[in-house]
Amino acid sequence: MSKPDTPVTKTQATNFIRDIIRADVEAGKLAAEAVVTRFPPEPNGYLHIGHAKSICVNFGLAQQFGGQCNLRFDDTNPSKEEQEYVDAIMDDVRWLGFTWAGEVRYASDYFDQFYAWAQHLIREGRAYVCDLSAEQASEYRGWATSPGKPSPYRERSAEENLDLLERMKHGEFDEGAKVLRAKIDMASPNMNLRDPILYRIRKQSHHHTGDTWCIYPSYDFAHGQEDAIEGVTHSICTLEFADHRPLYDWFLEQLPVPSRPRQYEFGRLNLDYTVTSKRKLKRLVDEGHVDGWDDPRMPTIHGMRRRGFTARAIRNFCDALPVAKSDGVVSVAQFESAVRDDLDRHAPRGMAVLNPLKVIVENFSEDRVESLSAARHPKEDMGERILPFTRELYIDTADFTEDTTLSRKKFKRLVLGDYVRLRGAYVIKANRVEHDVNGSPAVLYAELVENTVGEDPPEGIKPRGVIHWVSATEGRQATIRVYERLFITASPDKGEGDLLDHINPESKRIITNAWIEPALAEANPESSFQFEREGYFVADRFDHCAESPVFNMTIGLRDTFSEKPGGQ
RNA sequence: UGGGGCGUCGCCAAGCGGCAAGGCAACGGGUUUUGAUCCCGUCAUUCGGAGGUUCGAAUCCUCCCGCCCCAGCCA
Repeated sequence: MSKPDTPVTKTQATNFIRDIIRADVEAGKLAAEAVVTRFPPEPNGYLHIGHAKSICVNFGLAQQFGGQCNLRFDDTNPSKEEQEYVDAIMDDVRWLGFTWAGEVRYASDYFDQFYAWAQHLIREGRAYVCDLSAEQASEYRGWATSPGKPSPYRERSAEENLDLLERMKHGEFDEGAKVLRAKIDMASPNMNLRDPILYRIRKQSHHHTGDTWCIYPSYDFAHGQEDAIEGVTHSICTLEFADHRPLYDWFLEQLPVPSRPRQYEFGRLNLDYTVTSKRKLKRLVDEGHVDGWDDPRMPTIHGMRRRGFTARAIRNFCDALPVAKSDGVVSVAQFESAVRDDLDRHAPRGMAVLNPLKVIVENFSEDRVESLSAARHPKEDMGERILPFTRELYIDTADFTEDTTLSRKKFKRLVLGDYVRLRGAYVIKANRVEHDVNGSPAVLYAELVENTVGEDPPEGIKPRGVIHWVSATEGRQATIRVYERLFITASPDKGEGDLLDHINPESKRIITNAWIEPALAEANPESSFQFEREGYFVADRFDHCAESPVFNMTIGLRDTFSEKPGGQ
């Protein structure tokens, strides 16, 4: 994997966790190389942009201190988890450019240890098997403002508890019939401490352990211990787990764990116009509102990849965001800015005509093909590509108008009787236009000005502007998928009404009669280009091939013109 | 009306008692064979509110207001 470029941030984003680790190192609590973090996804869906931030924080911190970061699947709930997600998540982390320490870990690899620790708690009088139903337990738990009351099973003997737990493990009881709970404090103002559940019965096959278990540990009874087993020093999670920290610490204090990790919470990343909830994303997929988890409109890492958002752009974006304790909503414009910034520098240029209008250059002979050469990038040294120029060309319909009243400043494109430069080629003049049955321009007849390739036109000829073009005979027809934001509302999650009410009905448009210059057809799948004057596009990683080119629009060029009054 | 977290420019945010960084967006202007990029400039007399301490407060104290999270045998 190539080394990530240095972030573009001028000042390093603040990160209070980094400061804490640095202080720990300086205080001699641990060596910098001993810093261990982990990224602990539950394999119950595909990773999204919010996870990307967490990945960058965890792997980034480990990198900065020369420590290590583990990838660990928090697979404690077989009813929601699948191997498909495990595979996709590993793929995503690798694609983002990170390498986890050693083998992939699974919480389920530690199930034997967790079971032994549960027995330990029972022996210490710190846990008991409870027969209350879920509804009853909820009642007993009390309300936020009123204390709960003890379960009638709270004082069972250690022997009985041990026996019951063993029988739960052997599948003697139905799902929901019994749970193992910690004996903490039913009056705690922190609901998480009102005798939380340690084990519940789930007679389901697990993607990693098969049918070995029919009881599964809860998140709370697993997470801190997983960290301790792996020697994680700084366990970083999102804000909603702050209330769980006392419980996290409680288990680590009660159990003979091999190390003492500390939990720190930061605000998760939210983007406007974007939904980041596995449940909602899954719904979009399951109900067919998008074409799968890797639909380019999805904020999943798989989707962003297919869209052409580069791993480097995603990393730069995440690294530029502060790690703080507030959870705000970042504007997608900021993300898009990071994408354009990266693609502008790294994407070779090419020309593609999305809405073709035929142009016949009357003073260029029919059978002639002039091989022009054009730089692949205006600033970076990426070499040149061959650009064939012929008598018949395509330009974009938007680059020609029959309205002759527009000033040169307002319309820097082609107008009858005036000149325009064809990018990387000649200056041409439009002479006349033929219309189709609807009265729309069908064919434009033009003439080129000799000796204007790489040269200024003679005195007196002032092109209105520069437009892009493709040879009609040497160019290739291509399919281009144009995407816009999936949601029209800034906060589609929020407020009343259904998520679907906020879907943009025009978020996907497929253009099948686009024309691209020949060099673009040869693009490798998943390579990005700037189609000049249009935007950034990526050759689809699955559907593109030289014989049948398919590009996905990543994002348009920044446009400071068309939105303005008087613009078009 | 319990507990936890947070409130500084439209958005994300620095700041930790000495007189409001930066990024995104926006708006002017310059360069340009991409109306892109790049470059230059403008953009909070004010820090949720009200009191108080101090020569001096966004930073300390008090009270108030607002937003988010917690009552899954989800993570």
